[in-house]
Amino acid sequence: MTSLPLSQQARPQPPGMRGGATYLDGLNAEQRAAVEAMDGPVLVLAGAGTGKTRVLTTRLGHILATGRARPWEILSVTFTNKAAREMKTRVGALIGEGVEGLPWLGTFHSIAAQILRRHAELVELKSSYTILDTDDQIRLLRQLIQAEGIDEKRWTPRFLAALIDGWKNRGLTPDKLPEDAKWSFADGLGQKLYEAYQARLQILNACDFGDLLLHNLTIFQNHADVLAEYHKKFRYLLVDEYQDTNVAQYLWLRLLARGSNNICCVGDDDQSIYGWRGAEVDNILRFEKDFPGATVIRLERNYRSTANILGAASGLIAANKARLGKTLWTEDDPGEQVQVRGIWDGEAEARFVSEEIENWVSKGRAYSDIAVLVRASWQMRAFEDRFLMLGLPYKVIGGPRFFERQEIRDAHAYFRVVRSIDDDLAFERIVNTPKRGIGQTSVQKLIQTARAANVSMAEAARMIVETDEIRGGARTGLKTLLRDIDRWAHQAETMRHDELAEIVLDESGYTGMWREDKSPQAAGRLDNLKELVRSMGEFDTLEAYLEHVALVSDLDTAGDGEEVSLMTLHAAKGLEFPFVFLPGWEETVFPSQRSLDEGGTSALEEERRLAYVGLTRAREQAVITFTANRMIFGRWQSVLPSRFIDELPPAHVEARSETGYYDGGPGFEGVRERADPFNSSYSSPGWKRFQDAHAQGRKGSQPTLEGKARLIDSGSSASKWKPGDRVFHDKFGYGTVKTADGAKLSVAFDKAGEKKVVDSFVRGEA
DNA sequence: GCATGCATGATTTTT
DNA sequence: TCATGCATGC
Repeated sequence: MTSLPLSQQARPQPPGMRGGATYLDGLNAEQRAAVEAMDGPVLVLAGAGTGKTRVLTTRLGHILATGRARPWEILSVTFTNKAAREMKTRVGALIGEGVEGLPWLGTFHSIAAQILRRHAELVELKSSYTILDTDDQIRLLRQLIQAEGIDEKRWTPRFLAALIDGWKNRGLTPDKLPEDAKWSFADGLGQKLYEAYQARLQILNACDFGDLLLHNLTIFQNHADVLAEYHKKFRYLLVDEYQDTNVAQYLWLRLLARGSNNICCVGDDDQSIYGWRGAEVDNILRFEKDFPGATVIRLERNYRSTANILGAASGLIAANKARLGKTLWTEDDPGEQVQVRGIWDGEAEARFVSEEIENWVSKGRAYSDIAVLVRASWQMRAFEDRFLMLGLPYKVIGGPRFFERQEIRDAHAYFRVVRSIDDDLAFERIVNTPKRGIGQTSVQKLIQTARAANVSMAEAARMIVETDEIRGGARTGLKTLLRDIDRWAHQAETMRHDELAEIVLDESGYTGMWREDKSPQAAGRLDNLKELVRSMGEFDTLEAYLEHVALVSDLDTAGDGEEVSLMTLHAAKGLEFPFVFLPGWEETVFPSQRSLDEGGTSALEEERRLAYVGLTRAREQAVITFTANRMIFGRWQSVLPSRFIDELPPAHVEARSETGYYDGGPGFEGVRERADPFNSSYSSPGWKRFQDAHAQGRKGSQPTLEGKARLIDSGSSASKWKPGDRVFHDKFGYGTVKTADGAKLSVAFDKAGEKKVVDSFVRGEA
């Protein structure tokens, strides 16, 4: 660790600042060092809740206030629009004036898009290029795969999209693909398809998200003069969430930083949770090598959570090997221990959480103080069901996004076609929506004709409607559509874009289609379309609007109202709540099956970081729950408590069973052997205690010892039950045993149907 | 060309 | 469970 240069020497005060830099007051020594380390590369390792955003914004303000750079000479990049917005607001408050003058504060993608617009011709694009969404991307790839005669089911467009995305994230243009990468799709056709895809994008004057950065790289690498221009321009670089950068973003930063060498990256390796999206934790781990002479500053004083929460989180993350290592500390009260609860199943878990919520609220706390953080969105359902039933106010954060909804994309496609009739992807999307009698075969014909004549689909359609190649309804439908588009395009020259939007949606029959739709979602879709037209009015031009929606996904703001927040752990990064529920801490759920199957230790460590992120969201109290049974993909499964529960340091944890029996013990200690509960002796202390308590707590005469013994003995294939036995199960009721394999029973329940259950959860009928 | 019914497979998502 | 995509039959 490098020393902390606590520069205390007097510096020239900028004009207009009264009585010194008051904005530095209240920063601790490390924070202040991070703000004042001005020259050369700086890495700020900011643990959860250590005032990262404050440091970032103060530093920005400091650079401006000391006159080291003017607003347009600072490049500040974030990952989310939300983070960019927050920085703008906070810097504005700090320097006491509007921040309109910070043109280079934004997300990686929006800044890369700006740069690309200025130099598009250097990568054979026009500056009016469009940004494709994933939907367009996949449809384009599907066409290319079909053209190659590849089996679409074996090699899906989605898979290819993910591959190409991954290559782009690593800064790989088609010509730079390594040998093995070429073979990762359709027996060596990967590279060819990637090339074909890029060629198509160029013809369409479009690029995808990955291209925004990749094209920037190409421009910088091939045009030293352009890069030099940006070197001259950017005197300071600020990077937020550096642990989430991918290789392309890292290369981009490195190229830009070569000018001033004043790059300051802020991040936390322990909060790197986007590896599956191409983020390289390695970037932050390697910072000192990449930027020689770097100052590294650790922010370890936490201002958010109680000592118990911090202790639990720190103990957990200590199990990771690939980390720089920080020790968070606080002067706060120890507070309550982290609660760990074992619960029967997912429904009971939702019930428990809702009861606890009502409990806190009845003690005068607000719903908005509370968050429920899940690993995967399917887990939200149980909570939503429960909350709806109770009328408990809640809000899902992050869910399905406004701009990704079908009706919004369809509407956008109409606007794009009106703006430019040669936008094939948009044209294909709306050509038969609503239904105009133009089916698959007609669309295929259009594509083929277009390809053969080397014209756009709309152009091909114009040719074809004059011939007999398309008959009847399809022909008139197509004719009408072409005529309509021409008319709208004409109107666009004189009309406000939001006004025209309404006309287009109406005259095309698109709104009519949803009005006649009887499905329960139709009304909501119409509302969304209305909202869409309204939000378009906030932009001066259609172009400005489309650029905005391509790069911004969150129309809704995080809930400030009187509601419980429900979201995934990923969506929770950067947020904090007094009370946090962390349900579903079970093997195969969290850590997820996928991470267990595929990614090896690095994927597991990422899951652990996710757990760490979850815990460190809590200010006062964290409650972790796990169940014994969970419905996954519509099937009941017995599940084991997550290994992360065993990794929590006992001193900071209070563990209790569902039925309220205190186990009184020091929590769930010890390293557990990985085991299958059905086929081997499984002996997690935590699991056993849960079992014991559960057996005791249950009504009926099931002896505790027996339940315990059977669990431990379940390696033998002997079972208490045999086919034909009648049993009772707390959840499923009465049933008849079909098969018995060790502790694993298959039971045909009278009401619930055939289920697989562990024998310790059933008892005799009598 | 389109509606319907069945098989299939999935989980995190900053832009 | 649920959304998607296929084959089938009109």
